[in-house]
Amino acid sequence: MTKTAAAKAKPRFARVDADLRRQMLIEAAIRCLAEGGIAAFTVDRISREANVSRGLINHHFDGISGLLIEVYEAMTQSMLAAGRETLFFEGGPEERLTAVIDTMFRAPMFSKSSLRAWLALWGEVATNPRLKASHRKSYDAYRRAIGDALSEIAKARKVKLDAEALAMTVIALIDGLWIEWCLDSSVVDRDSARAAVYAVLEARLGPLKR
Amino acid sequence: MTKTAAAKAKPRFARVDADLRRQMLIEAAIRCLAEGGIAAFTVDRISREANVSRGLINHHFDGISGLLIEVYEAMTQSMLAAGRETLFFEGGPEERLTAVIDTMFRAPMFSKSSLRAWLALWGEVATNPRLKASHRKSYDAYRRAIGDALSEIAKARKVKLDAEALAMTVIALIDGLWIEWCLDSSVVDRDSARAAVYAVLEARLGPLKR
DNA sequence: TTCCTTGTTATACATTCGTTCAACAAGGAA
DNA sequence: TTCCTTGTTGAACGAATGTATAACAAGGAA
Repeated sequence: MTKTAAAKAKPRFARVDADLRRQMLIEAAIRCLAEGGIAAFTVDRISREANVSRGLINHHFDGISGLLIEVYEAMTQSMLAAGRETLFFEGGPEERLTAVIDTMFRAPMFSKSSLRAWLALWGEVATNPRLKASHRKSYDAYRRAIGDALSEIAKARKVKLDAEALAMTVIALIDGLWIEWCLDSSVVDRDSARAAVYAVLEARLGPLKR
Repeated sequence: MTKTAAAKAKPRFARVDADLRRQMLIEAAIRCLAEGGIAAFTVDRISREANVSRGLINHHFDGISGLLIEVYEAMTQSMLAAGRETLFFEGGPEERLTAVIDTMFRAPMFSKSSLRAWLALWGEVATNPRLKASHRKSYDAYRRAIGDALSEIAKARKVKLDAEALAMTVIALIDGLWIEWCLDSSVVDRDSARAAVYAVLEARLGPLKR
């Protein structure tokens, strides 16, 4: 088997549609983020993780910082998408609310790799204005979805309630429980975290179907 | 004025006691963390921030990663110290509980710079085993302080309560509110965040002195 | 087959990173 | 004053960073 024969038999690389390749690179970047935090978000590691050459990142993205933006937007998209099937769920506000909450305590959201990646990104959001803008927009949608459901439930049950404030509380609680579990799994697990959220809600709204 | 005369008049640097210098470097590192996240945690930036030469960090610490450890421990120490005067506060469990909570919504804890630094560190805790161990220890103390107070209050009021679970909830909620405020101050402020914590507690325990 | 578009590689480059180390000098001790 | 300890500097080093660019080649179009 000569060198040229081998070269003919097996192409040195496979061409991939640009959009697909971008997606592959974004996914590889998220894996790096989950494994090594923001320190692992480098051209070398990401391109190696994606099994492509270093140069390809700059071909498909606006540099490494451009990739970071797109990674953040991809993650918020997939979070909202995970909730979307539940956000526009057929059924009353109670079903919608519990569906959204349960989504946050189930894979793919509730997983070490995903939450580690989020944790790494939050540290950058505080500093990076573009990430901050993206964060604000997606959290508004998130907060509104929960707030609307809470508002409807409270109205139906004739409970006086600041739905926006409680939505903020629920989201903060979920984020905080994610962190506790991510940094020290010995003090929380999936079920107790989920139960904590429902305990807070039921203390205000009364029993919820779940 | 000759060169030597000037040199005699103004020493090129001032010698500082080792412990004090270490503290100065740690504080400079925290300032960098708050300004630029973990990406700004470099020898160059920190030594410039502290107005010393690059070499000094390796003289006083076990490399840049050693400094990171000590920065984390210094921050947890100062958090616990901020609460300590309230942790061993004279008075009943109710006063102790409200004192600890209020500490978390008052400077120096509740400030953009402090919380940005925490956010940057959390992203590293998930990856770094030594940071993780340090985190676990300090949060145990934190959780126990709140849990004990909650337990005493519940007992006095004859309220059935899982104090440990509620302590976890309170801490997660505080962390989550910190994040929301840090990443988007338009949706929360100090007072509404603090109010959210008390609302959760009072829904279980009844009215609290505050 | 012969093109030609464009996804892909590989190298080179200037910076910046963390660490090491010899030399320096501040400031107290004698 | 004269030591001497040790906090401090500054340069040097290799490794790693992100970017730019020329050469390559895969795979469809003609």
